[in-house]
Parts: sequence; C-alpha cells; structure tokens
Amino acid sequence: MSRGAVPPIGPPPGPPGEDRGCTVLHVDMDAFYAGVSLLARPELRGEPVIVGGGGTRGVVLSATYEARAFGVHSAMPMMRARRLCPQAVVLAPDHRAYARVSAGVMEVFRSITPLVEPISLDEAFLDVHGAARRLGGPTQIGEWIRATVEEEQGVTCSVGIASTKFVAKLASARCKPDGLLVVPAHEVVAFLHPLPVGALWGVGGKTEDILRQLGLHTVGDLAHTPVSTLVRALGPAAGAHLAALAWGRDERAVVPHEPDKSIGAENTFSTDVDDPALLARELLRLSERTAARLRATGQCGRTVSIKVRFADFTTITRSRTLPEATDVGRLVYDTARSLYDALGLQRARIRLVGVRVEGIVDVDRQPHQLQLGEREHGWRSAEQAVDRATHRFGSGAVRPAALVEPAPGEESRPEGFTKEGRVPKRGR
DNA sequence: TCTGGGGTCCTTTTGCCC
DNA sequence: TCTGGGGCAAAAGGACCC
Repeated sequence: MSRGAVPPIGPPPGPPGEDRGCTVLHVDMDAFYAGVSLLARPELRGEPVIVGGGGTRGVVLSATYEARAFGVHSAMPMMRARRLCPQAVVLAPDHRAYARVSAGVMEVFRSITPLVEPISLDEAFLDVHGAARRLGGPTQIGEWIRATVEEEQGVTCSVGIASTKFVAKLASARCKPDGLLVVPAHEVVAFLHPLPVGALWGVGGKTEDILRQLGLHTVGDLAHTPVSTLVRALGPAAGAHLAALAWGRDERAVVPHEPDKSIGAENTFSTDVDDPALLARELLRLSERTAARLRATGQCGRTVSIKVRFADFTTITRSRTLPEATDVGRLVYDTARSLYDALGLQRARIRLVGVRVEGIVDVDRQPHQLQLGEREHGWRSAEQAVDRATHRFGSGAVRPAALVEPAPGEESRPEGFTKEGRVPKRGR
C-alpha cells in the first residue's frame, strides 16, 4: 500500500467554518466504467469512448465526457449512441476491473471512517462526524479523498458535502466532473429551490410528468405546494417524502451495511425466443446462477419469483413462497419452472426471462426442518460439490447436463473449454 | 429511438381467516 | 346459513436508482 497514515491536512480552504455540521460526504466517481476501461487503453484518453454491451440490444454502461458532448449517456441504446457519435470507440465492459478499482476506492473511504455506505460500485456516502477532529474538516477530508483516489486508482471523483445525504448527492452531481462542493446548512433552501424537480432522488420520468401536469417544475414549486396535493397525486409515501426533501429535510442516516433483500439473475435474448425447451434451459441456468450466489454469500430465501418480458416489452412477474427458505438451485428451478408453466403460454415471443429469490435470511439463522424423504438434501450436497469444483476449476466446469447443450449462438463446446481446446487446469 | 442487469421500495389487488 | 368487513400476508405491477 502506497498510502501511509491519513493526512495531516493543511488549513481549510475557503471561508472558515462553512462546512461546520456538514458531515455527510457523497463521493461519486466520474464516468467510472469508462474511466477504468481507459486505464488499460491510455492511448484513448481524450477521445470519445463508449462502454457498453455488444449485441444488437445492448445499452450504454458509461461514456467519456468527450462522448457525452455528442448527447451519449448511460442507459441509452447502443444503436442510438453509435448513431449520435459514430467516431466513438466502443469497448466491452470489464467487470473484474471495475470491481477491483471499486474495492480500492472503498478502502480509501474506510481509512477515513467506518461509516461508509456504498450505493454501487462507483458511489458511496461517508459520515465523517467522528473523523473531523482527528483529520480536519469535511472539506479537507473531501479534498484528501479526491487526491488519494486519483493517485492510487488513476480515476477522478467528485465530492458533495452537506448535512444530509440527499443534498450531498445533489452537490456532487453539481460539481462534476472532478470537483468538490459544500452546501452549508444555511444555504440548503437557496441551493435546492431553483433545481428542476427531476433532480430530486426518486423523481423519474413518470413522476416528473405528473408534477408537470400540476404546474410544478422546480423544487421551489414543490416546496410551496400543500402536502395534501402531493399525497393525492403521488401517494402517501412519495408525496410526504418529496415535500420534506423540497425543504432539505432528510433524516436518513449513513448505514454501513444493509443486508440483501433479494438476489436474482435475468437475461435478454439477442433475438426473441419462442422455443419452450430453450426457455426452460435458460430458466435452469438462471436458477443455478442465483442459487450459487446465495450459497456463496451464506444466504437463502423463501420466495421464488420469475419475470417474463414479451416481444412488445410488456412484463409480468409471478412468485411463490416456499414453506422454507432454500439455496438449492434445483428447488429454485422447479419452482420457477412451475410458475412459468402455469402461465400457459402458447409459443409467445419472449424477450427476457429472469429468476429472483426474495425474503433472504442468513443460512445459519434458518431453522431447517427435516422433511419426509429429504430429497432436497441430496441436491444441496451435490450443488455444494459443484461449488467446490467451480472454485477449483473455474465457472462452468461442472453443470447440469441440460446446460451442456449449446444455446443458440453458442458453439457446441461447454464453457470452460476455451477456443484453443484447452481443458481447464487444476487449481491455482 | 427501441429500450441491460442488478437491485429497492411502494401501491394495489387478491385470497384467506375470523 | 349467508353476508360484510377488518386485518393480514402474499402476489403482482410498476417506478426508480445506478
């Protein structure tokens, strides 16, 4: 580790004391996925670069600011992004690199305070109220984080500092890229009220439409609307929540670790599928993947749900709650399959299927009742053996026979056997 | 312009029990 | 015996976030 003890940091810049009471930091990496991908391709620095799924149906995961200048942004369909910026270099995502850099960045945060709440790979809240005396004020800590992250990981980030989470988040968005912004408590309302309602966390396209029809365009408009009007239009939870946010009120604390509520996997086919055998095989693959993740994290869950998206993008879900929580892929699949069969679809054209397990608890806190026959136990042992083999030989080394058959577009060669025909080697 | 994959949270509907 | 309704949990859908 090149990093020694945290700071000493010099005297605070700017007006002294402006950041007093502003103990929440929101750190947001700038164009994170694109930035990390460029670490391996430094010659592309300064060029428009788009990171996104290949295929015909991918979307933009991230784009450099040079590409954003052409109107490209994340979640945009790749087809459109390429049309907007044909000269952009398109890179496939490298999730391992993102996870590695993210872990390094989170470690920088945790060297400041244990109160780190990761929101995603590229974003986190920090509560520095306990660190301030030791390390200097929030602004100094923010500047130290920015310098250290760039030095150690080669990517830049922006830091928003405020007394509440959501104002800190808006602040980091306002100073992007590569900036830092403090919003002192006495300036919160003046900062918020000119912003468009869509800037608020929780206001997406639909809610924005509803608010616009009420003639509400800015956060200030929202603030001066009776709560009862907002509740009628948006429901009790969202209405009351937005009314509070519009005046800068946000009680949510920085929480270091939130337990999982659900774990799942889904897949959009490269072209719509109506072959029942292929759909069943995909459900099996997704069930196995979901259960393997449950086992890897020592968790199990009681409700299995499936998601089916049709060619016209309409989406349905179906779920069933089991008598007992499980982490057994076979049981997840049997449930998913029975939910799917109950739909009674006659060769409908399907775009996506997904499998999810909800109602998650730690496996050692789940009382296990012995059942007649205990078939499940056999599957569980078998799958744990598969986990061990996967750990040693790599993913796909062992899998259900049904999954060894090629999926469409896949060559007739099991995963784990590479193009060079190499058999996976032991260990390492 | 044709929409990924991982999630969380909220609302409404439905079914069941009393 | 039939009906209404409260309370609850599960199911389903949808908005939203990164």
